[in-house]
Amino acid sequence: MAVAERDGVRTRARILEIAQELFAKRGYAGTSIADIARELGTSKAALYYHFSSKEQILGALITEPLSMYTALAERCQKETVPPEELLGALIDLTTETHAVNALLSNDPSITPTLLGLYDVEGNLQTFIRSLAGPRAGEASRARAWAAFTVAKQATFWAVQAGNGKLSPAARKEFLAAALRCLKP
Amino acid sequence: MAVAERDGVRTRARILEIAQELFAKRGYAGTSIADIARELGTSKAALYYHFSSKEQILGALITEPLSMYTALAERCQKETVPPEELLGALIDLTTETHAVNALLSNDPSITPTLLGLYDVEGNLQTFIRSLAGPRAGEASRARAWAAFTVAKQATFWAVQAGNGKLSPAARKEFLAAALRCLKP
DNA sequence: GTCTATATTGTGATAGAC
DNA sequence: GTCTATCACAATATAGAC
Repeated sequence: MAVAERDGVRTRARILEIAQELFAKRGYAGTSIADIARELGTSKAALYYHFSSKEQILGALITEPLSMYTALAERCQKETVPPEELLGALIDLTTETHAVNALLSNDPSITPTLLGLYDVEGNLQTFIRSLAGPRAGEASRARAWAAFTVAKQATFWAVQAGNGKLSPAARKEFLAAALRCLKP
Repeated sequence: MAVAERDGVRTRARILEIAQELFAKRGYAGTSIADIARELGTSKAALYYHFSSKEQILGALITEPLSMYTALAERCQKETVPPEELLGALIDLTTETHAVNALLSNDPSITPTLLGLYDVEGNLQTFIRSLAGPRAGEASRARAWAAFTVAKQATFWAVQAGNGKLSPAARKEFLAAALRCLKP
């Protein structure tokens, strides 16, 4: 591999790092190409050599994490996943994908077009259905929501507070709390 | 009250309505003054007669809801609020302030300057401390996080799905689930 | 209170030299 | 791979007429 090519790969990776950080801090619409270039220490034009648009940078960031959620949802549709296993998997996925969740979660300026590709809403419904059962009533669905929320949002906040890490003790408490949510 | 003045008040209120909706849908940075003016059916300049900046519109929207959270946090600092009451109050506050929460919650493009005025982070810590007790260990704090998350985020999503309303049945389930989160 | 017109700055993106 | 220079346009905000 030529030196130039290797440097190109490294630059591309740095751009993604910087974009991740800035999108999370100031939002997608709130971050400009100029901001990223400044942090990178190059010109805007240099950036466009590596990515052909701002949206493509975002796309490269979210593809893998969102696919992981989709894979889990597909498993839930094929087979019955025990709640403890599903909630544990959600906690771990949230921990692993935390950096991208931080820029994704609820940033309304992120184009629905991009998010639509991954059917985030559909996956969510699949998880709720799997936790509550297919013919669940309102109360049972509410409990499933509560459990899902603990696995997803409590974990997210804890990882945020813990500089990207979730302590085993906290993981255990969250899983137990989420399971208690499910019980009538 | 003169007709013009009354109309002015109504126009101001309409601007706030429209801004709330658009900020929630596309984000603060993702919504332009032109977008709001178009929806309002007037020019951009007319809008600037009622508000002197875009940030002032946002400020007018969030002042009251955020002050309500601060008031609750202050009560928690002055006296011991039983968990059931605090969690119930958080569920109700989340329901009441849902419209503003929808545009606020996690939109990173909203200036930290504005949010800093209300010490959102400090209030959050106060709620956790009140739920977990002042000298709580890590496990106990994790359970408090879980309970808070159910009261706040599960309620938020449910209200979102229920077109702005939270059914009494769901409220009961969320409160019970949040309380179960707290128990070791 | 609302308008048209405009100043000014910022934005995503491209051209072409090196 | 990176640069300078530039385009076309959208943004916030203002001036001044009606």
